[in-house]
Amino acid sequence: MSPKQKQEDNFFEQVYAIARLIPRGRVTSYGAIAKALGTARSSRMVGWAMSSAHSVADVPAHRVVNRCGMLTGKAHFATPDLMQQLLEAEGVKVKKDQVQDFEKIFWNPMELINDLL
DNA sequence: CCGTTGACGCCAT
DNA sequence: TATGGCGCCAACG
Repeated sequence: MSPKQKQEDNFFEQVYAIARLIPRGRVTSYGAIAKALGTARSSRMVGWAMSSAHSVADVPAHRVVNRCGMLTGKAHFATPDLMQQLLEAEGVKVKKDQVQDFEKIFWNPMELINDLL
């Protein structure tokens, strides 16, 4: 990999890396990822980066929701119901675009960072 | 080059 | 307690 190119895509790589680490049947929030990246206030950037994740099949964007546990980005999927379908397929109960037991299945990326530290 | 937008989140009223 | 507005950072037109 070219070092120069790597730096350019570093931000995306960071977001993708964490997204790919989300365990199956678990979900996380944009803010949590942003915080894990050190850009806690740039939660929007995470969401924006995720929009680009469409090109990357390895990035389970459906496991990323806002801090309320709502499927805010469902509209950006191939079909509005796809995100919910994927989540339910993994055992995540979704009601009205809202993840049930969000806090229970919530996966905190900070935990990973803490482990690395 | 400048202005607008965006899958969010927190603070102020 | 609920609603609205502002901030952050980067890409796109």
